[in-house]
Amino acid sequence: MARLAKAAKPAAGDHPTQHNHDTCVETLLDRAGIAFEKRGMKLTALRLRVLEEIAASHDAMGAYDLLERLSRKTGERLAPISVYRAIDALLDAGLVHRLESKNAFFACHAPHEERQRHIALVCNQCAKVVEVPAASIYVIIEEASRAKGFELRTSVAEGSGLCGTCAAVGGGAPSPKTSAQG
Amino acid sequence: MARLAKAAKPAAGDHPTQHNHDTCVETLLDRAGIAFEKRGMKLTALRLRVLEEIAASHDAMGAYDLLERLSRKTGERLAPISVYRAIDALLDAGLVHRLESKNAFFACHAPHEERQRHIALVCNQCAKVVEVPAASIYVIIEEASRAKGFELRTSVAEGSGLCGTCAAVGGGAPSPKTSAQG
DNA sequence: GGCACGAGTGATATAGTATTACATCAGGGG
DNA sequence: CCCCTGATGTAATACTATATCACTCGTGCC
Repeated sequence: MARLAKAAKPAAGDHPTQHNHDTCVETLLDRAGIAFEKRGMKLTALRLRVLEEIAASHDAMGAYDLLERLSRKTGERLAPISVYRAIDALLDAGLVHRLESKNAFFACHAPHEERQRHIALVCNQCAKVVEVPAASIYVIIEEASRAKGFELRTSVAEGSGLCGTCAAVGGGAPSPKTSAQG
Repeated sequence: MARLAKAAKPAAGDHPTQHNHDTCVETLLDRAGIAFEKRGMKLTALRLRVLEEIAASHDAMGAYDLLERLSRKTGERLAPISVYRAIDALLDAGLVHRLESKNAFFACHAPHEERQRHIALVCNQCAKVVEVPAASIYVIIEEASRAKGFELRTSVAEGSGLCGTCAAVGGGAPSPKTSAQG
């Protein structure tokens, strides 16, 4: 299985494209309040903690990595199930997404309308994720499903490789294979 | 995480669309010989066993499920790592694919040219997979990557839901959520 | 207030997926 | 024959995810 690179750095505000990450976080937290309320769910302390940790970067991270970061912060030890439950709530609320190809999670910093679907591009080196609008991909999947009499419930579209920054440095996996689905 | 349904039936020749599955298997085994040779790899006994087991159906199956099936056949107990190694070789050779959204594997019964890329549609109920040509999806992902200065290595496009047969029977997950990425 | 109810959380255990590390074996080329 | 390489065996472990049951806390109702 493809393995997720653990970010070596402190993981905050170090996204390749220059930006003030505080703004991303603020925006996301604002969205969080609204999203939870709209669904009749509560943005509890635990969920907020987990969201803040994921939102602290643009990195995808595994649930246990997340768990460790949270634990390190407060000293107390959270159970995996607690983290997973919080993540589930955040997924439901559309605040974080799951990266299927890495079994990892990342904050959705690019709020999109209900109909506007994105693909995720994840860097194998630094684990950063960028989302790119690509509604047409989902339309194609839907059409393919219809053509096959398949009742579609969920779709996934992801790419992995090297982000511009990491590619420039020259890192990355040695073998230039070209497809996972081919 | 989405869980893979285990096929309840004997798992051979029971694909919804009527067909003689023996033909699928033969074709795939033929391809296997060629593919391995072309890569200077060997289609060893173990790899063949694993391929045959996966090829026996159109179902996606987990590595441990596969392991169990193989073990049941011969009584001997294979180690997980052995199965994973065989799977890796088969993935390299393009004879099986990995279903990222389920951590499962399925035989590629629809041989496609190098440039012809597919999406996988998997049934949550019976685990059957159909592959549908959808090169345009990969083009879109490639373009998105280029636009972001991202050096793409692998792409994934998958859908899950209910195949025609299972949908007709009325099974399936209760909640009609619509996207994993959006 | 006292009570029932449900959402959320804690604690414990366990299931399911994948890899590391090292030993061994088989075949080909020198 | 010997060595090298690729494949496999063996054992241990890491990583990912869920099942269960108990408990708390807020809410609505009497």
